[in-house]
Amino acid sequence: MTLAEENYLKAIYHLEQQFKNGVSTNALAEEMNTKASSATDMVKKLADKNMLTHIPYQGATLSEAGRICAVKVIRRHRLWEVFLVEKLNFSWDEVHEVAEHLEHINSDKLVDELDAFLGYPTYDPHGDPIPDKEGKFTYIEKIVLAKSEVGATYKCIGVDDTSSKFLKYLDSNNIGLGTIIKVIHKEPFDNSLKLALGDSEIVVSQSVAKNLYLKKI
Amino acid sequence: MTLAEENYLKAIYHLEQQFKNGVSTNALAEEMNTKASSATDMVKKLADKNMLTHIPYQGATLSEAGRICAVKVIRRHRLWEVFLVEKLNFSWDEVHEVAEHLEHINSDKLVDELDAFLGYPTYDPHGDPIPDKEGKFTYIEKIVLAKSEVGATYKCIGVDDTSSKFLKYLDSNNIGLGTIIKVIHKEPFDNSLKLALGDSEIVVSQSVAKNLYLKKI
DNA sequence: ACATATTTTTAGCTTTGCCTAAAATTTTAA
DNA sequence: TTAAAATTTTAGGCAAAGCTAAAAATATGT
Ligand SMILES: [Mn+2]
Ligand SMILES: [Mn+2]
Ligand SMILES: [Mn+2]
Ligand SMILES: [Mn+2]
Repeated sequence: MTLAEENYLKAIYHLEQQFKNGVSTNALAEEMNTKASSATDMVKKLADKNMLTHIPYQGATLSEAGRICAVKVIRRHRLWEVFLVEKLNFSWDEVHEVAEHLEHINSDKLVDELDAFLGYPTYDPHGDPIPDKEGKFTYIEKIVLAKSEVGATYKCIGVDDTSSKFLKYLDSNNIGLGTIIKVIHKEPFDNSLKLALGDSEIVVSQSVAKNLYLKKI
Repeated sequence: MTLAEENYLKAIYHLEQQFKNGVSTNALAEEMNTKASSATDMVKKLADKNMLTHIPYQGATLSEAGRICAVKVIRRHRLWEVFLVEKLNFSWDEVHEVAEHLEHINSDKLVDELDAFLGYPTYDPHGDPIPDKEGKFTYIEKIVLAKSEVGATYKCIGVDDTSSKFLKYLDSNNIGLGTIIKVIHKEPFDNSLKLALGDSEIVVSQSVAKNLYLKKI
């Protein structure tokens, strides 16, 4: 698999969670920051290689081989993200870009030794699960903050948006993985939320609330 | 710099040690495992980018910018080789191939944090010096085994050939960096050498002797 | 139902980095 | 000094991965 092919497979894999009956050309092009015609070209190539099935005008669906390849790339990406944070003093908003490159280095020994060196981590710095050598994820139930209950207490376990902008916003509000959050009030007007973090209170907008994952405690 | 450009710059840098007055197209093509016409194409492109000067039919010479770029790639390569050996249980004959990929990930933070994480190593697993952040090498005098004196004692400090085949040969004869070697006899017929390693004696051919670097002790 | 809008594909071009074959230049050696 | 040999460059192509513009197919709204 070339670098471009791996990136497309990963994108299709992620989009399949959202578009269950085939990933559309436009959605794929947008995810890849390319044009629809480029997405069509690549989808055809990946179909030729039996990494996915493509019904023209209908969308693409990963084959088992395609899924395996995508999961391998995701495993590498997330392991490197852990490495960068745990060993090289990167913050969670700095790792993604570098991991986008590291994820394409395809050496089983490298990845498996890295996994062992890191102590077989199961989650990356953004709370995303890391598939094991066999491609198995440890799935955990997560609730999005926007759908939380007023009065309940939660632990922050993940983010949806992993952009540097959003992560820095969270940093500046002292929200990170493991942070305990109590929902104080939900404002019906704009769906903003008042949260208690330890002894301080903050207000977050709906767009923040839609990107933060929690576990009830 | 693209991946291909970086690899050419590195190759030219290495060849310049040997061909002081300009690297020839043929030598470059051979080093890069491409054809002379491809080397010409790339040399022209790198000349356009002011990474080197090229006199047609005469050869290529790195500019200061080209040298800096090449040294950066070499720094990354050698730091990753140290990482693989020290942290991920790679042996010295396994690291080169993976490092060929890792060396192209261009992030100052990544490289400098890796350097710090490894404790600012000055030599890679093959005894080659690692340039620092400013591109400075710590140069050490080395003697090739083929030119050693009979009766003298040396420490092994490097290898010229870093192929897996040669390194595995050294492993199987218990020769590694730091090994103490006494030269017992030089056979005039084929220039083979009898060496004392601790309490055992071995005979090595001239081609081995030309690829092992020593320091007199 | 049908015209319009949207999505997807096709056609044709570009750039990068490689190739082969032919032409140009330099080197070597008679 | 020249002819042959070796080296280097040029010319012309190819495949990957992108693009724009046009054509084809599908979806939508009245
Ligand atoms: Mn990431
Ligand atoms: Mn992540
Ligand atoms: Mn190496
Ligand atoms: Mn090395």
